[in-house]
Amino acid sequence: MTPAEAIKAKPPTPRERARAQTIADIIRLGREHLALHGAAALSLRAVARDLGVVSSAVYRYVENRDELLTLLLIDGYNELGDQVDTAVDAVPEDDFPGQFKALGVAVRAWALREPASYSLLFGSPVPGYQAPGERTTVPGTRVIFRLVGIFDAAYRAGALDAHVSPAVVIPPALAEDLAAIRSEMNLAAPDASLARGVLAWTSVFGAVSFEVFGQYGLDTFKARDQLFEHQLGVLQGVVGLQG
Amino acid sequence: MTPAEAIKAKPPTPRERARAQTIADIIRLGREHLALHGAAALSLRAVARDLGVVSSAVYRYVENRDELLTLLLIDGYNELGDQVDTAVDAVPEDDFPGQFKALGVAVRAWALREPASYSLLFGSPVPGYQAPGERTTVPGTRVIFRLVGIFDAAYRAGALDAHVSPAVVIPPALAEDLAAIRSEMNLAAPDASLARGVLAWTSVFGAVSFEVFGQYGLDTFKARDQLFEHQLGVLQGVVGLQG
DNA sequence: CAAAGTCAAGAGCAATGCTCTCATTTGTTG
DNA sequence: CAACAAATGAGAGCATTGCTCTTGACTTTG
Repeated sequence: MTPAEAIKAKPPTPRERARAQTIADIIRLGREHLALHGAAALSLRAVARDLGVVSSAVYRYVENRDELLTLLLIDGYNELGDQVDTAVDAVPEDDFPGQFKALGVAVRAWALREPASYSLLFGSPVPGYQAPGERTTVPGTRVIFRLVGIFDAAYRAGALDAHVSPAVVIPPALAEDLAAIRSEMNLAAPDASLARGVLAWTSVFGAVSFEVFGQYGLDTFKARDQLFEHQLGVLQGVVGLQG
Repeated sequence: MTPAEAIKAKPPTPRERARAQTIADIIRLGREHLALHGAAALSLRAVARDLGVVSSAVYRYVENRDELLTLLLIDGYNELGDQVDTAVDAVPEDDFPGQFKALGVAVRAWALREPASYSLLFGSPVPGYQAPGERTTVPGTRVIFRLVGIFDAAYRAGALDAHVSPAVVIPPALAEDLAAIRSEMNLAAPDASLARGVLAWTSVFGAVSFEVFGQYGLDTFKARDQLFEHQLGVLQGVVGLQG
């Protein structure tokens, strides 16, 4: 089937158009169910009902439940990636601290707007489901690529405080991992900066996850916007941006 | 029923003992299933099978699936709390940085040993399940209570660097939240320290979650122990312990 | 126009959570 | 010690899920 599509000429037949539209509808309905009832409660039968079709019919378009999960996963990664990209692009090219903050704020805003999708992407793995790396790796790494892009651009522009305050030593094994990352991603920043970039990455998502997953009590923090912005501010200092 | 138990004298009748034993067995089997198949796949029927009993029989002991989830939740919180307590208690009373590091290492070690339980406690909420706050709040706050305990003890002992490096301002609304926490938990540390304590808290769990939930690629980081210890070291500096 | 390809419907299987009824076991009490 | 009541387990049953298979109809294409 897939080779047939590849061979076929560019103009999509009406049938192909209809098929693509149906799949898009399934994804849309899947997202609604995801938002309403959560990832593990996502039911192909319910989607079929909403689509006005009998359950077995959706199997013509989606191989099984895991396939739908994968589609939603990719959809979510790309939506988050788009949000982050536009937010960061709106900041002046040389304002690296601003870009960092914009990235963090964008991640949090999207997560709070789409908690179920965020849970699917960054929460506990859905039992019995293993994401197919060959399809999810690229969209799944957009945010971290963008983040290290900001760091590295700042470093190359001399805007990154490379010798960070308490000089914590980096053991050789960790340095090896960092070196591999540096060469694979074509980076210039030194080990200490890279390591702190990783910390910023995990910390941002840790803070967002706490909020989305309800780890803060119900009313321990009322000023959550300010709390998060404050945390971003501290992380800026940790990472060497605007120290 | 419950009032009858309350009236009853202290010595538990053999029936009560048997009942307690059966519930303990159910929790044990539930944990096994949790570890093997994940939270959302936890099935009362499967537990019943393993217990050698028909499915409806377990409803005599556990009200429903959510109740079992609650029991496992409390069980997990307490096990994690115990691990953290013993790890921190093993450090000299005046070695606050050591206590902080011991807490972080204990959390991570338990999470990696019991990934399914960790997911249940700190991952995406199970769809349709709402933890009953009146039963889970106390065990669920043991770690954070211990963490702020370390901070505050360090502060009172003069071992906490209170004027942290980049003086990020704390907006009034956030200061209000922090003041409420300070009075509720009987703390002495100033706003900046408390806020950084919160950051350390979320960052530690963010780092652990990334590892447990497989957000790092499969082989991006081989030296994960060193990475985590390094992150703890940086966080020590951020928080004002051994800066 | 007819063949080939595509699609929806429906039945059906193995699970699940949960409820109900009924019989049996168990502990207490007259 | 016997009778009674409470606790327990078994089994049937209902609605739900994911998924497969067959059948009939429809659309596109040669």
